[in-house]
Amino acid sequence: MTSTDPQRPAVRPTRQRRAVASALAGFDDFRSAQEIHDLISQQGESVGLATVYRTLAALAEAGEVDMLRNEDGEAIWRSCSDTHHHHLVCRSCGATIEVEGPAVERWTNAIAAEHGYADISHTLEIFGTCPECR
Amino acid sequence: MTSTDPQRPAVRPTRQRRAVASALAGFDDFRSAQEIHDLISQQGESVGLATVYRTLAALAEAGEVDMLRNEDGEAIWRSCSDTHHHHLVCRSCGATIEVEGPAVERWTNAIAAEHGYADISHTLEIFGTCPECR
DNA sequence: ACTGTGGTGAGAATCGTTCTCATGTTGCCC
DNA sequence: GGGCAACATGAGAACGATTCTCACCACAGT
Ligand SMILES: [Mn+2]
Ligand SMILES: [Mn+2]
Ligand SMILES: [Zn+2]
Ligand SMILES: [Zn+2]
Repeated sequence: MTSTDPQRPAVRPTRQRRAVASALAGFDDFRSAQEIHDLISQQGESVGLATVYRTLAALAEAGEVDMLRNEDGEAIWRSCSDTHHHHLVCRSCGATIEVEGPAVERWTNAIAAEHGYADISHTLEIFGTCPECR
Repeated sequence: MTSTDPQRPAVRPTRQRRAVASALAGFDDFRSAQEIHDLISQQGESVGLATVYRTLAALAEAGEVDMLRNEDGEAIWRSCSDTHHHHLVCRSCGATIEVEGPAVERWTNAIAAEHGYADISHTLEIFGTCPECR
Protein backbone atom coordinates (compact mmCIF):
# COMPACT_ATOMS: atom_id res chain seq x y z
CA MET A 1 0.00 0.00 0.00
CA THR A 2 2.99 2.23 -0.22
CA SER A 3 3.21 2.93 -3.92
CA THR A 4 -0.03 1.79 -5.53
CA ASP A 5 -3.20 3.42 -4.32
CA PRO A 6 -6.23 2.10 -6.20
CA GLN A 7 -8.03 5.35 -5.42
CA ARG A 8 -5.75 7.58 -7.36
CA PRO A 9 -5.00 6.96 -11.03
CA ALA A 10 -1.70 5.30 -11.89
CA VAL A 11 1.16 7.63 -12.70
CA ARG A 12 2.39 6.80 -16.16
CA PRO A 13 6.12 6.66 -16.78
CA THR A 14 6.34 9.01 -19.73
CA ARG A 15 9.43 10.29 -21.47
CA GLN A 16 8.75 13.73 -20.01
CA ARG A 17 8.54 12.57 -16.43
CA ARG A 18 11.70 10.59 -16.83
CA ALA A 19 13.44 13.68 -18.18
CA VAL A 20 12.39 15.73 -15.16
CA ALA A 21 13.53 13.02 -12.77
CA SER A 22 16.82 12.79 -14.59
CA ALA A 23 17.34 16.54 -14.37
CA LEU A 24 16.53 16.50 -10.67
CA ALA A 25 19.16 13.83 -10.15
CA GLY A 26 21.75 16.13 -11.65
CA PHE A 27 21.94 18.80 -8.95
CA ASP A 28 22.01 19.11 -5.19
CA ASP A 29 20.84 22.66 -4.67
CA PHE A 30 17.45 24.22 -5.13
CA ARG A 31 16.46 25.25 -8.64
CA SER A 32 13.50 27.03 -10.14
CA ALA A 33 11.13 25.27 -12.51
CA GLN A 34 12.47 27.31 -15.38
CA GLU A 35 16.06 26.40 -14.56
CA ILE A 36 15.08 22.76 -14.49
CA HIS A 37 13.33 23.24 -17.79
CA ASP A 38 16.55 24.67 -19.21
CA LEU A 39 18.59 21.77 -17.85
CA ILE A 40 16.31 19.35 -19.64
CA SER A 41 16.78 21.24 -22.88
CA GLN A 42 20.54 21.11 -22.43
CA GLN A 43 20.26 17.36 -22.06
CA GLY A 44 18.77 17.31 -25.53
CA GLU A 45 15.26 16.49 -24.40
CA SER A 46 12.24 18.62 -25.11
CA VAL A 47 9.59 18.96 -22.43
CA GLY A 48 6.98 21.67 -22.21
CA LEU A 49 7.33 24.12 -19.35
CA ALA A 50 3.79 23.40 -18.21
CA THR A 51 4.66 19.73 -17.96
CA VAL A 52 7.74 20.54 -15.90
CA TYR A 53 5.55 22.48 -13.49
CA ARG A 54 2.97 19.72 -13.37
CA THR A 55 5.57 17.04 -12.77
CA LEU A 56 7.36 18.98 -10.07
CA ALA A 57 4.08 19.64 -8.30
CA ALA A 58 3.20 15.95 -8.44
CA LEU A 59 6.61 14.92 -7.13
CA ALA A 60 6.30 17.43 -4.31
CA GLU A 61 2.86 16.11 -3.51
CA ALA A 62 4.33 12.63 -3.38
CA GLY A 63 7.10 13.85 -1.09
CA GLU A 64 9.87 13.02 -3.52
CA VAL A 65 11.02 16.60 -3.93
CA ASP A 66 11.02 19.54 -1.57
CA MET A 67 9.76 22.88 -2.70
CA LEU A 68 10.47 26.10 -0.92
CA ARG A 69 10.40 29.75 -1.82
CA ASN A 70 13.35 32.03 -2.21
CA GLU A 71 13.25 35.57 -0.92
CA ASP A 72 11.50 36.73 -4.07
CA GLY A 73 8.69 34.28 -3.51
CA GLU A 74 9.67 32.06 -6.41
CA ALA A 75 9.30 28.32 -5.98
CA ILE A 76 12.54 26.35 -6.01
CA TRP A 77 12.87 22.57 -6.00
CA ARG A 78 15.24 19.81 -5.09
CA SER A 79 15.03 16.05 -4.76
CA CYS A 80 15.22 15.14 -1.11
CA SER A 81 15.30 12.32 1.34
CA ASP A 82 11.86 11.17 2.35
CA THR A 83 12.13 11.96 6.04
CA HIS A 84 11.06 15.26 7.53
CA HIS A 85 13.98 17.68 7.58
CA HIS A 86 14.99 21.26 6.98
CA HIS A 87 17.68 22.99 4.97
CA LEU A 88 20.82 24.95 5.47
CA VAL A 89 21.20 26.84 2.21
CA CYS A 90 24.11 28.90 0.92
CA ARG A 91 22.78 32.27 -0.07
CA SER A 92 25.50 32.62 -2.66
CA CYS A 93 25.92 29.29 -4.45
CA GLY A 94 22.85 27.43 -3.24
CA ALA A 95 24.78 24.56 -1.66
CA THR A 96 22.28 22.79 0.54
CA ILE A 97 22.59 20.59 3.59
CA GLU A 98 19.67 18.68 5.02
CA VAL A 99 19.35 19.05 8.77
CA GLU A 100 17.14 17.45 11.35
CA GLY A 101 16.13 19.03 14.61
CA PRO A 102 14.10 16.83 16.91
CA ALA A 103 14.28 19.51 19.58
CA VAL A 104 12.80 22.06 17.21
CA GLU A 105 10.04 19.67 16.25
CA ARG A 106 9.19 19.22 19.88
CA TRP A 107 9.34 22.94 20.50
CA THR A 108 6.97 23.87 17.68
CA ASN A 109 4.46 21.28 18.82
CA ALA A 110 4.70 22.48 22.40
CA ILE A 111 4.17 26.11 21.39
CA ALA A 112 1.20 25.19 19.26
CA ALA A 113 -0.38 23.07 21.98
CA GLU A 114 0.18 25.78 24.54
CA HIS A 115 -1.92 28.16 22.47
CA GLY A 116 -4.54 25.61 21.54
CA TYR A 117 -3.59 25.42 17.88
CA ALA A 118 -4.17 22.09 16.15
CA ASP A 119 -3.17 20.46 12.90
CA ILE A 120 0.30 21.96 13.04
CA SER A 121 2.83 22.36 10.28
CA HIS A 122 5.89 24.52 10.08
CA THR A 123 8.55 25.89 7.83
CA LEU A 124 12.15 26.35 8.89
CA GLU A 125 15.00 27.23 6.60
CA ILE A 126 18.45 28.49 7.45
CA PHE A 127 20.38 30.70 5.08
CA GLY A 128 24.05 31.58 5.23
CA THR A 129 27.31 31.67 3.34
CA CYS A 130 29.01 28.32 2.90
CA PRO A 131 32.73 27.75 3.52
CA GLU A 132 33.47 27.71 -0.22
CA CYS A 133 31.82 31.05 -0.75
CA ARG A 134 33.41 32.94 2.10
CA MET B 1 21.79 56.92 15.78
CA THR B 2 18.77 54.74 16.08
CA SER B 3 16.13 56.74 14.30
CA THR B 4 17.77 59.61 12.45
CA ASP B 5 20.41 58.73 9.93
CA PRO B 6 21.75 61.84 8.20
CA GLN B 7 22.87 59.64 5.31
CA ARG B 8 19.42 58.64 4.20
CA PRO B 9 16.88 61.30 3.18
CA ALA B 10 14.19 62.23 5.64
CA VAL B 11 10.97 60.27 5.41
CA ARG B 12 8.13 62.67 4.97
CA PRO B 13 4.94 62.09 6.93
CA THR B 14 2.50 62.21 4.06
CA ARG B 15 -1.21 61.60 4.14
CA GLN B 16 -0.63 58.32 2.28
CA ARG B 17 1.92 56.98 4.72
CA ARG B 18 -0.30 57.89 7.61
CA ALA B 19 -3.16 56.03 5.98
CA VAL B 20 -1.06 52.88 5.60
CA ALA B 21 0.09 53.09 9.20
CA SER B 22 -3.48 53.57 10.32
CA ALA B 23 -4.64 50.56 8.35
CA LEU B 24 -1.82 48.47 9.80
CA ALA B 25 -2.94 49.43 13.28
CA GLY B 26 -6.37 48.04 12.54
CA PHE B 27 -5.61 44.35 12.32
CA ASP B 28 -3.53 41.72 14.07
CA ASP B 29 -3.17 39.09 11.40
CA PHE B 30 -1.16 39.07 8.22
CA ARG B 31 -2.70 40.80 5.20
CA SER B 32 -1.68 41.18 1.61
CA ALA B 33 -0.82 44.57 0.16
CA GLN B 34 -4.02 44.53 -1.82
CA GLU B 35 -6.10 43.78 1.25
CA ILE B 36 -4.43 46.66 3.04
CA HIS B 37 -5.12 48.83 0.04
CA ASP B 38 -8.80 47.85 0.27
CA LEU B 39 -8.89 48.61 3.99
CA ILE B 40 -7.60 52.08 3.28
CA SER B 41 -10.32 52.61 0.71
CA GLN B 42 -12.93 51.46 3.20
CA GLN B 43 -11.62 54.05 5.63
CA GLY B 44 -12.50 56.65 3.03
CA GLU B 45 -8.92 57.42 2.08
CA SER B 46 -7.50 57.06 -1.39
CA VAL B 47 -3.95 55.81 -1.78
CA GLY B 48 -2.42 54.33 -4.90
CA LEU B 49 -1.59 50.66 -4.80
CA ALA B 50 1.99 51.36 -5.81
CA THR B 51 2.34 53.68 -2.85
CA VAL B 52 0.97 51.02 -0.53
CA TYR B 53 3.62 48.62 -1.80
CA ARG B 54 6.34 51.24 -1.48
CA THR B 55 5.32 52.16 2.04
CA LEU B 56 5.06 48.57 3.23
CA ALA B 57 8.48 47.81 1.79
CA ALA B 58 9.96 50.83 3.56
CA LEU B 59 8.33 49.88 6.87
CA ALA B 60 9.61 46.33 6.53
CA GLU B 61 13.07 47.66 5.79
CA ALA B 62 12.83 49.75 8.93
CA GLY B 63 11.72 46.72 10.92
CA GLU B 64 8.35 48.16 11.81
CA VAL B 65 6.37 45.51 9.98
CA ASP B 66 7.03 41.86 9.33
CA MET B 67 6.56 40.43 5.88
CA LEU B 68 6.28 36.77 5.17
CA ARG B 69 4.94 34.67 2.35
CA ASN B 70 1.87 32.52 2.41
CA GLU B 71 1.85 29.12 0.78
CA ASP B 72 1.08 30.68 -2.57
CA GLY B 73 4.18 32.84 -2.36
CA GLU B 74 2.25 36.07 -1.87
CA ALA B 75 3.70 38.63 0.49
CA ILE B 76 1.63 39.30 3.59
CA TRP B 77 2.27 41.98 6.18
CA ARG B 78 1.64 42.83 9.78
CA SER B 79 2.90 45.42 12.23
CA CYS B 80 5.06 43.70 14.79
CA SER B 81 7.08 44.18 17.90
CA ASP B 82 10.63 45.20 17.17
CA THR B 83 12.33 42.20 18.71
CA HIS B 84 13.24 39.10 16.76
CA HIS B 85 10.41 36.59 16.88
CA HIS B 86 8.41 34.13 14.86
CA HIS B 87 4.73 33.51 14.27
CA LEU B 88 2.08 30.98 15.06
CA VAL B 89 -0.52 31.61 12.38
CA CYS B 90 -4.04 30.23 12.05
CA ARG B 91 -4.37 28.73 8.62
CA SER B 92 -8.08 29.47 8.62
CA CYS B 93 -8.62 32.95 10.09
CA GLY B 94 -5.07 34.23 10.15
CA ALA B 95 -5.01 34.87 13.91
CA THR B 96 -1.36 35.36 14.74
CA ILE B 97 0.65 34.93 17.91
CA GLU B 98 4.22 36.10 18.20
CA VAL B 99 6.52 33.53 19.71
CA GLU B 100 10.11 33.56 20.80
CA GLY B 101 12.39 30.56 20.88
CA PRO B 102 15.83 31.18 22.32
CA ALA B 103 16.55 27.48 22.08
CA VAL B 104 15.75 27.49 18.40
CA GLU B 105 17.93 30.51 17.85
CA ARG B 106 20.78 28.73 19.52
CA TRP B 107 20.12 25.58 17.56
CA THR B 108 20.17 27.28 14.15
CA ASN B 109 23.42 29.03 14.98
CA ALA B 110 24.97 25.81 16.18
CA ILE B 111 23.95 23.94 13.05
CA ALA B 112 25.30 26.69 10.84
CA ALA B 113 28.61 26.85 12.71
CA GLU B 114 28.96 23.11 12.61
CA HIS B 115 28.86 23.20 8.83
CA GLY B 116 31.00 26.29 8.50
CA TYR B 117 28.23 28.55 7.27
CA ALA B 118 28.51 32.23 8.18
CA ASP B 119 26.28 35.27 8.12
CA ILE B 120 23.27 33.26 9.20
CA SER B 121 19.62 34.13 8.96
CA HIS B 122 16.56 31.93 9.21
CA THR B 123 12.85 31.75 8.68
CA LEU B 124 10.52 29.88 10.98
CA GLU B 125 6.76 30.00 10.85
CA ILE B 126 4.23 27.72 12.46
CA PHE B 127 0.83 27.14 10.91
CA GLY B 128 -2.18 25.53 12.51
CA THR B 129 -5.85 25.89 13.32
CA CYS B 130 -6.63 28.20 16.21
CA PRO B 131 -9.09 27.32 19.01
CA GLU B 132 -11.80 29.56 17.53
CA CYS B 133 -11.60 27.88 14.17
CA ARG B 134 -11.69 24.29 15.34
C1' DA C 1 6.87 83.11 -4.56
C1' DC C 2 10.95 79.87 -6.37
C1' DT C 3 13.06 75.75 -6.46
C1' DG C 4 14.84 71.27 -5.65
C1' DT C 5 14.02 66.94 -3.73
C1' DG C 6 10.89 63.64 -2.53
C1' DG C 7 6.47 61.47 -3.12
C1' DT C 8 2.43 59.94 -5.77
C1' DG C 9 -0.54 57.36 -8.99
C1' DA C 10 -2.52 55.64 -13.44
C1' DG C 11 -1.41 52.60 -16.28
C1' DA C 12 2.00 49.81 -18.67
C1' DA C 13 5.24 46.28 -18.19
C1' DT C 14 7.25 42.09 -15.93
C1' DC C 15 7.33 37.54 -15.03
C1' DG C 16 6.37 33.29 -12.60
C1' DT C 17 2.71 30.30 -12.74
C1' DT C 18 -1.64 28.30 -14.23
C1' DC C 19 -5.24 27.40 -17.58
C1' DT C 20 -7.28 25.96 -22.09
C1' DC C 21 -8.06 22.73 -25.26
C1' DA C 22 -6.79 20.34 -29.34
C1' DT C 23 -3.80 16.61 -29.98
C1' DG C 24 -0.62 12.67 -28.62
C1' DT C 25 0.13 8.35 -25.41
C1' DT C 26 -0.62 4.66 -22.47
C1' DG C 27 -2.89 0.77 -20.28
C1' DC C 28 -5.89 -2.64 -21.01
C1' DC C 29 -9.64 -5.58 -22.55
C1' DC C 30 -10.96 -8.22 -26.60
C1' DG D 1 -2.49 -5.66 -32.70
C1' DG D 2 -6.92 -3.06 -32.83
C1' DG D 3 -10.07 -0.05 -30.25
C1' DC D 4 -11.07 2.97 -26.53
C1' DA D 5 -11.15 5.65 -22.46
C1' DA D 6 -8.47 7.89 -19.30
C1' DC D 7 -4.41 10.24 -18.84
C1' DA D 8 -0.72 13.33 -20.44
C1' DT D 9 1.28 16.96 -23.22
C1' DG D 10 2.40 21.57 -25.13
C1' DA D 11 1.67 26.06 -27.45
C1' DG D 12 -0.08 29.86 -26.33
C1' DA D 13 -3.38 32.64 -23.80
C1' DA D 14 -4.54 34.16 -19.43
C1' DC D 15 -3.72 35.43 -14.68
C1' DG D 16 -2.14 37.98 -10.89
C1' DA D 17 1.05 39.91 -7.79
C1' DT D 18 4.52 43.12 -8.00
C1' DT D 19 7.38 46.65 -10.13
C1' DC D 20 8.35 50.30 -13.31
C1' DT D 21 7.59 54.68 -15.87
C1' DC D 22 7.06 59.24 -15.91
C1' DA D 23 4.33 63.29 -15.72
C1' DC D 24 2.59 65.70 -12.05
C1' DC D 25 2.04 67.11 -6.91
C1' DA D 26 3.68 68.67 -2.15
C1' DC D 27 6.56 70.08 0.97
C1' DA D 28 10.80 72.49 3.20
C1' DG D 29 13.83 75.89 3.04
C1' DT D 30 15.34 80.13 1.17
MN1 LIG E 1 10.67 20.38 11.29
MN1 LIG F 1 14.49 33.08 15.17
ZN1 LIG G 1 28.16 28.71 -1.27
ZN1 LIG H 1 -8.44 30.79 13.34
